[in-house]
Amino acid sequence: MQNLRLASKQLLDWYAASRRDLPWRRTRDPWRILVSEVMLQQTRVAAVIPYYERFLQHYPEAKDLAAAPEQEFLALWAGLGYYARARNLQRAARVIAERGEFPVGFEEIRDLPGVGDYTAAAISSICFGLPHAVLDGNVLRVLARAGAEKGDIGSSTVRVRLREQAQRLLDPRRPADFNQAIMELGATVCLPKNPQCLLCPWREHCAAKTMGLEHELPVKLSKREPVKLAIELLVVEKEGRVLLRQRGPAESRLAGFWELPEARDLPSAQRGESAGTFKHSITRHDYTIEVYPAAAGKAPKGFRWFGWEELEALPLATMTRKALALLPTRPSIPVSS
DNA sequence: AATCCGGGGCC
DNA sequence: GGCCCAGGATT
Repeated sequence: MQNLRLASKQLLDWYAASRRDLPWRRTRDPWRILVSEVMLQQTRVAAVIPYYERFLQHYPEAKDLAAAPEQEFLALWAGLGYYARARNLQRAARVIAERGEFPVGFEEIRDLPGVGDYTAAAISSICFGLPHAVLDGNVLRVLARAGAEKGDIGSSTVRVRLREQAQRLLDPRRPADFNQAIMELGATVCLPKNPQCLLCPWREHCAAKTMGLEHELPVKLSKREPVKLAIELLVVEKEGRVLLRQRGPAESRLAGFWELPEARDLPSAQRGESAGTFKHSITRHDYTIEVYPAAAGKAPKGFRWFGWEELEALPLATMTRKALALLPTRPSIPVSS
């Protein structure tokens, strides 16, 4: 990659011809871009689109989310994962609403809760034309291949190198297009497993391609053993209602979400015959879940009865949605809302 | 620097 | 069935 100017232009030309029409590419409203970028953190475009549309229908401006009850926006986020993002987004919305306007500089944007280096660079370039290069999973992969970087892209030294390269490549006159172009290249052409090199605007000067290393790079180390766990969930019914417990606000995951009780939490419940099993993975935990219909006397502390029609407006853990979907005679609860 | 946080789609 | 995704916060 000798001629950075040429490479940058080739990328921008390719992007102009190949860019996907995505909902957040039809606006430069920083609030909408913030919502999209937070949802896109570690989450694929296809998964985000329906959530993005629905979320912004409810909260078209920062002040709308700022005033929303937690259970309401969590229910709108349920199924998307990484729920701390939603809480941080509300905190950010409150900062913005209180200021009266969206912060304009990179540092001020970076200071918003839930906004790190990537998101601050994305917003400041896309909405305000500031020349900050983004460094996400796509950019790491594209640049590691283009420069035949053989170090682990998880290591900080390699990331610093690639960040500098991204910043050198960035066309300061068109930071918004450049950032989106290089991410688009990673998302649609420079794929992790089967890079589509024939379609790549950088095919002529990609070092990995030249060396025949496009399938070996980037190098990504450090994977850890998944933990296998078995869980027994109870569907306790009484007079057409089901028993749920709410996770505490201080719990590390799924705080504030409602879920079915585990058998070990209700030792006194009378259990029926198993309704079936399913698997569910969260981060490094692989659960095998067996579901039992059950009956119990009264709701223990921390539990509440819910009518089936109430569940839709509730932040329900996906594991609970899957378990409820297993039951034959129930009104269907959408597994992926 | 390491670890945790969800969930799903794709090869 | 493993891998990866428009990462960030916490320790």
